[in-house]
Amino acid sequence: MDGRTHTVDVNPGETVTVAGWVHEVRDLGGIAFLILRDTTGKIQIVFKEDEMDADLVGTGLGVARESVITVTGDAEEHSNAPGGVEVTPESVEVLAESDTELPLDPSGKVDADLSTRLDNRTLDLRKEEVKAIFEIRAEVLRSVREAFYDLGSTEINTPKIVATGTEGGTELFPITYFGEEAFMNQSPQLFKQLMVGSGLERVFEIGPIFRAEEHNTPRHLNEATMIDFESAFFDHTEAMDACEHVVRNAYDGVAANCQRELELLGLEDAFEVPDEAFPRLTYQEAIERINATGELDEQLVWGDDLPTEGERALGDDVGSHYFITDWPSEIKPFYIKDHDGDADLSTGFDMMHPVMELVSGGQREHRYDHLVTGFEQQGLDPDQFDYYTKMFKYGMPPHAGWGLGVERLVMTMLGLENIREAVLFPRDRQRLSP
RNA sequence: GCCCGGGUGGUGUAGUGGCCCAUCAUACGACCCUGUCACGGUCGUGACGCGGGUUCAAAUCCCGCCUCGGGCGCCA
Repeated sequence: MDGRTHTVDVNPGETVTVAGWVHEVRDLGGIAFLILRDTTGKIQIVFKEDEMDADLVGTGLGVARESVITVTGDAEEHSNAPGGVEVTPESVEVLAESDTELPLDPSGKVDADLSTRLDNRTLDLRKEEVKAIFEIRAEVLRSVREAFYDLGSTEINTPKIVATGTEGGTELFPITYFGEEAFMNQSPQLFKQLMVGSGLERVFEIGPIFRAEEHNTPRHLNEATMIDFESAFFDHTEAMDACEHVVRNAYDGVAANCQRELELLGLEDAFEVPDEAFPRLTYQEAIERINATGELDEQLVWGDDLPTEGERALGDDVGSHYFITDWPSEIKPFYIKDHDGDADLSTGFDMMHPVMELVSGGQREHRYDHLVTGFEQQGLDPDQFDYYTKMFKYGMPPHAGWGLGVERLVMTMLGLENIREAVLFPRDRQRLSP
């Protein structure tokens, strides 16, 4: 739109054209105020019955909330105007009228349930604190990419329609691919590994994953966005270093570039960039510390998965991001390498936020024979994964990597109560639309 | 997959057998109001998820269905 001025850029003394949504109309009788909102903020338009054209006043005050209008007029300083500046209109044009009854209230006077908000996400995102979450999410992704470039990695994109899953099992969405059985990919795991053996060596991908688990919790999605990293000639400790770098960079980026958004969310004081290195606890230490908290009815023993309650108890105890390393091989996937000389101890690691798991990674099994044996031990048919395993016969370097859930990163960073708040259009057990 | 708890005007809620032709806020409509900033004031419109049952009487109790949310398992 030619000559449009954003509300944030309106200066007294100028003739401006502003465009946006009718946030509110306050009609005091002889004088009335229309608050116009755009992506940068709000500005007051003042209407005076005695001094202005009746049609102009009629148009300005007759328009329903959330209609889209454009206003041209003189911007003037006024001590009583919000922000100190207001526009006296010469013309008002209604570009798009809104129905008067709104499915939710973008001015935020009345709360709406998350489900109502998600059904009307466009209106929901007119609220600046909701918009702030997605501005921050975008900054997280920008900073994460920057961190990956620092690490000398190359961004890749791998297929989301696949013939086989990553680990087999039942958690895949089946689809029909020209009459053949296919699936939505649950992880770029196998593809990114194939790329560390290519000339690229160090890669990352930010993309969707699909999981058909019928869980119903505030921390699971059936379509999520994963940040995946994989590097040749890295062991699991170097992969953890990279993970720490990326996560800290995301926090740094938000701290540096999203102060306004953090204020809108009331987090300007609570938001903290993790400053220390993330503690690295072994699995053994983790279960001992959980047991020592006394929060669990039954003591954990070697080989147990960490129950949600245990994770939370440990998170409270540690109080910051931390790694859990050296998991029992039996509860980590087949493509994670065991420690040399101890087949029961894996190089797999998880990176935890005090309230939940954010990252899962490890050094990978790069030896062809061990890999094929691993498939068989998981009850999978190695022949089905031939496209993957055969590349391990032609010089697959030792390598390590991890995957980080974007929504969980944003959720924990901002203290959101429900992961769906960190996705524009979440896909969950009961939501397929919009 | 197992388990638990909800569904009341557009939105968010109060109401646990008769006090309810249902409360409050906001929105919406009408009127009043010349500096509001969640403007204020007066009046008004508007709802018990669906189906069946119990009872003299059901928003309220029971059953089924639909739907939403949560806990566990598992995971990012």
